[in-house]
Amino acid sequence: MRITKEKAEENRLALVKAAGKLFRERGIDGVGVAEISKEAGLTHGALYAHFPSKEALAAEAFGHNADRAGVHREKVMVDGKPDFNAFLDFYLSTEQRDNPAHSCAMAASASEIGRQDVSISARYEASFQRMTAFFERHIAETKPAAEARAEALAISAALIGGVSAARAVAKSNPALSDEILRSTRQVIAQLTK
Amino acid sequence: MRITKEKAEENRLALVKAAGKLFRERGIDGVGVAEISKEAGLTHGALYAHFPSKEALAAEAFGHNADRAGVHREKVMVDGKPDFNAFLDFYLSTEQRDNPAHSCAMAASASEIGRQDVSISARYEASFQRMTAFFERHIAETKPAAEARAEALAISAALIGGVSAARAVAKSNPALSDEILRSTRQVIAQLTK
DNA sequence: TGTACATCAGTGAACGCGCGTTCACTGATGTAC
DNA sequence: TGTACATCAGTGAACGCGCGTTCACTGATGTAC
Repeated sequence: MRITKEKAEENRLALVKAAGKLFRERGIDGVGVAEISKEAGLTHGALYAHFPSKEALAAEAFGHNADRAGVHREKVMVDGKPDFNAFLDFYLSTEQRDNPAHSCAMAASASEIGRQDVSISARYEASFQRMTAFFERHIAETKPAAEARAEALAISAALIGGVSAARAVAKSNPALSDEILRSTRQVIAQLTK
Repeated sequence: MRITKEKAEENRLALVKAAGKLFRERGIDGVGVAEISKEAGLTHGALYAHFPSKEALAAEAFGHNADRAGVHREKVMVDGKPDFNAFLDFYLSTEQRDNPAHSCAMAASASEIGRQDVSISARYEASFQRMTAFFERHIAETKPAAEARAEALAISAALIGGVSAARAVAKSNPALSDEILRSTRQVIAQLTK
């Protein structure tokens, strides 16, 4: 039952999106190709018509994340441009912490990427570079370039660590989890003021 | 072939250590009970004489990490007491980044813990609290308590994020990976000076 | 201290299960005439 | 535009494999007398 090229392309995108969502939610090792295909409304056989392996799909999924990395920043635009402080508030919010499926892939998969193939590492890096560049541009408005660069990198790492740590302790100590988000936000504000 | 109580206790500890090492290296989902048992010099059947499940062993392994969390800080003692700056240098070193098996479990497993049972979350929290308390004591020597607390929490999160992010991009961009470690270290120094 | 036996840490085969991947097949689409 | 056929996205059964867990069994240890 062959289908139109357009529909096939839609299905391919559905697989990439389903993979991204499920990987963020439960990790790359935590989700099987059967479930990804089902989430995309297909069977697992169809997945192999589009991708040679689960790993190739994972690379594509993280690439898709990188491409739409700006989405989060655009969600919090002020006066028609992405706002630095509003973005930090959003990134370190309890909403983002509690919704891994719809959150930033860099925080959701932080500790797993280092064990994956370089093709996945490269997609992660692209996301990271993009977020860091956004911070760097903002900070460079008021500080020397070298300092802006270092702070931007440290803030990117701090956001990833803040969300990861807040999630890690959320089940056993919700108050501490909230405190981690708040303190990280506060210290970044202090640093960049 | 029953063995002495002492030997059985040794074997139990060997299982906990092997599990901790392999989990840090490849993630909880990435290692099987057969390999953990083999690393401990036993068969998988023996594992179930000591633990009811892989999950229970994982909780014990993270608890063991929490118990010896001070080890890293004691490695870098100055004048008979753990040194704040030397510890930061060590934590954000390329050596720690490149040796997950012997590194801090909080960084190695950051993004996976949120998906695990509360029993594992609780052990992670214990490690986190201990590290944060160490920072808090140091900072409280020169700053108000509330500020010391917030900075200590943010630094803990920043270290976890710094190491995780540095590992994530290490394969595709080693120079960026080094820069993340250096910038994180530098910004923390600036913050606490 | 010596003997008889219960205990139980450890072994290794076996369990059902879900994994990633392959493949023969289907049938509407896309194309050549 | 209409017909004939090749293409190929998608289906679903089947593959070997490794997973976590169970269990009958072993035999030296630990204990009761």
